[in-house]
Amino acid sequence: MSQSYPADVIPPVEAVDCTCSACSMALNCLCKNLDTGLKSRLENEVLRNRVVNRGQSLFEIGESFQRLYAVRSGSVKVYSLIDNGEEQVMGFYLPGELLGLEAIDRGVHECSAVALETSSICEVKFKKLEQLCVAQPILQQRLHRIYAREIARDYAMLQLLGRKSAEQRLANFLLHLSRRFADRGYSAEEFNLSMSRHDIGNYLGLALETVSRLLARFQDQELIEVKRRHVRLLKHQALAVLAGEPVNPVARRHYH
Amino acid sequence: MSQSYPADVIPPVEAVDCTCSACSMALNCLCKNLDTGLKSRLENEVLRNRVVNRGQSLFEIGESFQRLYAVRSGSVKVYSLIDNGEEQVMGFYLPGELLGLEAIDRGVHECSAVALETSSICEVKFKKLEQLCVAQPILQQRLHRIYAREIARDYAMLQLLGRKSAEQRLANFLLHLSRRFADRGYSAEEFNLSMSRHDIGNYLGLALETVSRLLARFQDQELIEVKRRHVRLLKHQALAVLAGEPVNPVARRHYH
DNA sequence: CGTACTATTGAGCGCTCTCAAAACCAGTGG
DNA sequence: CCACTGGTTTTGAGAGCGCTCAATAGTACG
Repeated sequence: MSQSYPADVIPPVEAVDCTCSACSMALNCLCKNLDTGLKSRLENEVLRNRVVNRGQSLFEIGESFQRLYAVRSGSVKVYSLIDNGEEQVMGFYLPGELLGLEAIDRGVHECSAVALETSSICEVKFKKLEQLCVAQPILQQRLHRIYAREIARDYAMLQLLGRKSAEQRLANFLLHLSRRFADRGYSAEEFNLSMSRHDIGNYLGLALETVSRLLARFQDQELIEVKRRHVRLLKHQALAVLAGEPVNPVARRHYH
Repeated sequence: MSQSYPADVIPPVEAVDCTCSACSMALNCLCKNLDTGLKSRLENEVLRNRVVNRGQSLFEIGESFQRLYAVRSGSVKVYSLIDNGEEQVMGFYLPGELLGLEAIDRGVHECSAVALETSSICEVKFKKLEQLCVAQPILQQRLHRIYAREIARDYAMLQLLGRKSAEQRLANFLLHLSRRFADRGYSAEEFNLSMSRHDIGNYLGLALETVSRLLARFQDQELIEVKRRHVRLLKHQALAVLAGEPVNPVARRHYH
């Protein structure tokens, strides 16, 4: 599984300093820039580290909600089961992203989460985190921000599923992945998909064959190069056009 | 606009006591069961009441984020603009529901909100609410719950758009509306749609003609009666089957 | 080299969209 | 009272996107 593809060049998880001080995952990292007292309380009482292999689950549907999970390396698939029993992929999570929020409302996980590759996961005890938040406005603000981001993410996804064609969805998916990799210091042009065509299709509301065909078409149009799970984006702009995004980097929609 | 249809039998807004103490909208109401000191601070410093007419907006895309909005009576449509400039309906809000959460992440409204009929709205100053939360764990918990509900709502919607047929979507929509009306003390069988076919279609990712055709089909099948905006649900169970919900009220999926 | 899994490619069909016209409804003004 | 207008909804016809079914190909692994 671990070939020497670009996005895979991460230090082996055993070698990583697992305290939060060493966590570089910017915005989502709760501990960043906290005073040392608070930081060490967080690290000791709230956080815990864990390595999971491909296919192992972090939590399962129906499990009682205890923790949130932050991906430190690797990637995770979150899915729910719909009425007839089949999977519905709700999202893929990359390093620095937080999952498990869906369980807060009812106190029970509505989704399952499995590692798509060997991954390092930071677990956050939610109850304790909430307790700490009471006395720590800064922490509380960060938690708010995490909620808010998740809501914003969901809104974007609703637009995608509600109104866009298969082509737009896939172009969007690739660009979004690319940006997330770039934000994390990986290449924005070249990366590996840790998820199958089936998972991608499921996530985007498409048949896996449609995903495969569209990737082939994008390649014919010389927008990307794709071989199995390895992808290289050749023309971001053109993809953005396909995705239905505003392209002109100057005339971006401006709020206030 | 204000005909004497079942769901319209609400007291005229002027007559309503506008303090939060009088707000009966259960879960979402931040003030419920607070000690009187805190309650009056909330009511005086944080909350404000307002009546809007059909077509008036509560906030617009690009406006800086100051407040959350709770519907007290009437209904509100929330929509964003997609790249080409057309509307994308993100949701319809009934009494007791809270909107504006989408703006928290960036501090700017990503959506616009307009009243679908004359409505009474409770405005919540977000900054002040956050400040009060710092000292008030109970308030903070409620705010968390509000976030969590929104996320859960979005997840359900993602499933709907990603995986379900037009028929399933519309059946789901009707049942969901019905349940929300019922929760608010209105009839679960008979109600008025305050939104157009166009809005419904937009919201569900369908063409307005498809919505119209399906409503006609449901009526042919004697599942509902529909005349313009007035709807009566005749067979909840059968609709639930169409919606793809687990039907057997005993064998409901059980978590823990 | 065989097995299992994943991905590609092809053919045909059906759901839902688009385009178009007609019907319906509420409001306005003669 | 009726005609006119603008908006919404219904209904019809046809086309196309994306699905399903099915066969083939590629890859990993024992």
